Amino acid sequence: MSSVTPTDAPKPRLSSEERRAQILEAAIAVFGAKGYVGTTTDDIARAASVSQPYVVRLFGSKEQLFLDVIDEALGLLFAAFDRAASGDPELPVAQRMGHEYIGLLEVRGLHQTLSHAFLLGAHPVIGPRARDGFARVWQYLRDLGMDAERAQEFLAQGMLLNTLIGLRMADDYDQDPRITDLFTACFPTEKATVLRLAPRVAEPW
Amino acid sequence: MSSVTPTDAPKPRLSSEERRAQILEAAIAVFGAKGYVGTTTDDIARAASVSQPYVVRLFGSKEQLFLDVIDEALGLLFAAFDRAASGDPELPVAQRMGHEYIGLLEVRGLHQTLSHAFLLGAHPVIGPRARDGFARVWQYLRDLGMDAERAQEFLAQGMLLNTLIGLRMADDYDQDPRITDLFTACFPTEKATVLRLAPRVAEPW
DNA sequence: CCTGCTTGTAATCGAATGATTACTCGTGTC
DNA sequence: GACACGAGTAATCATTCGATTACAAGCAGG
Repeated sequence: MSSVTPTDAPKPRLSSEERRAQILEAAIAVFGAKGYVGTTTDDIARAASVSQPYVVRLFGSKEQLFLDVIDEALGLLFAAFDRAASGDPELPVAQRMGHEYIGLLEVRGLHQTLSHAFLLGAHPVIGPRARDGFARVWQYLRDLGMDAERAQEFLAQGMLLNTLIGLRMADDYDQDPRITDLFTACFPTEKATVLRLAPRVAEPW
Repeated sequence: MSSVTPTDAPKPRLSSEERRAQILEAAIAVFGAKGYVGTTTDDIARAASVSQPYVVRLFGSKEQLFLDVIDEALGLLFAAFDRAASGDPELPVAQRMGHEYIGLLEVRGLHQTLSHAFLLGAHPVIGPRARDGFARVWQYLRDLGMDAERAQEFLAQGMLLNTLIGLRMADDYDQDPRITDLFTACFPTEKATVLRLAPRVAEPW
């Protein structure tokens, strides 16, 4: 036998940039599942396979990490919107944007992390950042040429999707006829995609 | 002088039922502002002018208190929906329900508390209750005779209102032209009501 | 009046958590 | 091959928080 321990982690050293990216991805997932206050820096550290002090040292504080997480999530959101904006001109722009927004479910925890940020308006540091982030989303839609009514409708649909994801509604999809009805109404064309991408199983945190 | 201390609180004794109601009201406000994990039982105790151990004893645990808070909030929500259902038959039902839902802003923290609950889907105890609560709202709308598309649209608008309230967007209403535009689009008829009732000033918690 | 029940609090405890300190280890460079 | 620097961690600390315990105070009934 080559080693006593069955999995002798080789522990590759990474650049701090690579580690930051790893931790940000893990943090979006964990913050999304447990919220800002409910997530510990150790939760994130274990999800990213580093030590807890290292998370704090790389980002300065848990609060700063959350601010960086918001920036990262918004960056991914605007990137998706950019893809939609330059998509098939035959389809209505709102439909393309909705499709890309649902595709962002591949980024585990993104919608929930944004929802958590949007609920922290009373927080002295996070609140102003969250408000500005939401206002930037609004401005993006308007600059794209959407009229106010269409932009408002698009945001409302997005917030409903966020709610259903945050509720983990997909967990009970085929066990509760009310939820089946609800999903059919909310996702007439993309239901299969949502059910496939929605976080379902309990996280190991 | 009648007393050395300027405000000698008479400290009236109340029945446990009255105290429970007081604490539930305070808890909706504080949970709404700071979330489930971010709120301490002492926050709620001080907001209700009782001691922290008494809050725990009356409700058993913080988790049980939050479950009772969800029940209370949903009870107020369904009561408002009932009022709307038996309102002026000349107006469309969705409009009456929306009006009542905005009127619930008088209950400080209600929308935000429900939003927080709806984001705790991954919580082993709160998650199932939150899912059931949302499904009951859906069923209520459907039983009222709303078709699936209308019910979905109503929920989406409600979730957007919740988000704007949670963000404390009204704080920046007249300081940010993007937010002015956003509010005008979201509340074509009820903007003044929302701005008047939305929680604005920083809570003393 | 006293006795038993309910309302309510002060004191305190143990566990959890964000942050700090003091290290170790590996790697490229002169 | 020393050495300086960046990656990474173990140990630990001070605080905070939910919960428990023990106790005080009001009030109704006999």
